[in-house]
Amino acid sequence: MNKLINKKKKVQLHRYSKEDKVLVAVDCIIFGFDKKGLKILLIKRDFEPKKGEWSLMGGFLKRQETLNDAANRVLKKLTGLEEVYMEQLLSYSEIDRDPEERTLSVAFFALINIANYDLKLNKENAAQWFSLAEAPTPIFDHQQMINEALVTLKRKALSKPIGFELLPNKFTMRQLQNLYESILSQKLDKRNFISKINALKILTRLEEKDKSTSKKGAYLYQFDEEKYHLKKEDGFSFRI
Amino acid sequence: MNKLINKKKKVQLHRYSKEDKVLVAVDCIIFGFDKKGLKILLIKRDFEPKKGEWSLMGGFLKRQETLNDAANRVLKKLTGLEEVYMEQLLSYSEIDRDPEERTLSVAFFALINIANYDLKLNKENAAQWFSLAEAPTPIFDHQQMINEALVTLKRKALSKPIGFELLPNKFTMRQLQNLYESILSQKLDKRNFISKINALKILTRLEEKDKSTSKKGAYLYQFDEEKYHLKKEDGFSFRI
DNA sequence: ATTATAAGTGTTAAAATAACACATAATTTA
DNA sequence: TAAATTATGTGTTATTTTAACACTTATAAT
Repeated sequence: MNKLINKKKKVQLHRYSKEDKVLVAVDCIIFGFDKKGLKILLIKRDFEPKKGEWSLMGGFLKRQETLNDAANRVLKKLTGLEEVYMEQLLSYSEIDRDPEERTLSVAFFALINIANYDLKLNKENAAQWFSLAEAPTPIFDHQQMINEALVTLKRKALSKPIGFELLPNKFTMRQLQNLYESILSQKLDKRNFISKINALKILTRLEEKDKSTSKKGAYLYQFDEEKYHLKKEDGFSFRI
Repeated sequence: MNKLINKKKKVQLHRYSKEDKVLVAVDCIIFGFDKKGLKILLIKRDFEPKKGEWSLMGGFLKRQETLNDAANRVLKKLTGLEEVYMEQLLSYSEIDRDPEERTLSVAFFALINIANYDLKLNKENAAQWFSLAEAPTPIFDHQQMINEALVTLKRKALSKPIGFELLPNKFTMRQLQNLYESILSQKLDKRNFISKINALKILTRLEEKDKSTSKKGAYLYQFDEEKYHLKKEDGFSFRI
């Protein structure tokens, strides 16, 4: 009888107790954009296994945080940035993907305005921006994560105004076009691109000009979030 | 000295040992399609917590299986089916999403040909097909999973030939159109739909007719996987 | 004053999409 | 056996969207 009660109590307190638990990590694919194109941020790993090799920025999920919390924590540690655009991607679960121990990893992608990124953190974290073509092959299944993140980035950038996350608050049409060309890996026609963007009516043209790349100067634009949300409520959908 | 060696050894064997581990589950959003439209399969839960309430079919990830393995195992248990179209969706990680214990759940969606589904399993598993409008509200965050799966289903069905997974091997144009109308929740023009499908040139029209819904009879078609793959290699992309 | 450079701007042809209606085959009913 | 019923099958046209394409302008540098 005593035994029975004990057993019952145990079952109620730990109904899932015979199930396996695993380590869960998050890995962030951090995209940035500058004059030379789309970049990703990798860190040189400072612990075993694979110490000294390039890796996505990652960390383990703690018992008292959600995956989003964990990804934001990791991102803040590396970039100092908070409230960054971030989105969950797929989870990776091959048994031996981390040779040290069975670890499930949930990939996230983040879009940051590279100008806000504090370069002094590069030294602290042994981090470095790489253009996609020149990036070294990272550890584990991180290359696969990056490849799949790129597919998602292309798709999303065409259907949501997330590209602006990668640009400074004020930008020229040419910068925006370069960004899209970089994300899509294809040249776009200048006139067609501009008419398409203008047709969306979600940018504000400022009087201010950017003279950094031309003598004539190019108008600066801003993404008008309010306009966008109003239009969206009205059934409008962003599409490039 | 002895201590030091011990410590070092411990660190090497369990480098991640101070990290938290969590229970990981998979939950399957199982879509089917019949004359009355798109359906999902829910089960009446036979254990606590939330015993007796409706739920997605799920199970815990075991130490020696990948997420895909786990999802396939769960799906086979419920439907008897193997080699079903399945795709990983997002992971859900709110701390208290399962009141019993902190559990991270990875959602999957599966598309099955409802005719292959053995109805006797309904009794065994206390499972039931529900049209989307009539489905009861399931436990935990399962409704959110279903909603997000539906968004993905809509998107994917427009850009990949996954709709055929929901149909019998031979189907009529009307069935295909009903399927798409059901997935997209909108009426489509019959003539435009058929010309669009025909333009893809990935179906074979059989001589056989289906007379179950008309006196005249309707031609049966088959999805030609080989044709599709050849075209795809040629740069063709499916789009409805 | 000339040159050099990136910015800014519209038109037109082609392709894709959306709107639309009647004849046909075969069973059922009168 | 003629008429009615019902889902199938089929093309054309207007509209919208996309793609292709080239010259002028403003300004700094020479």
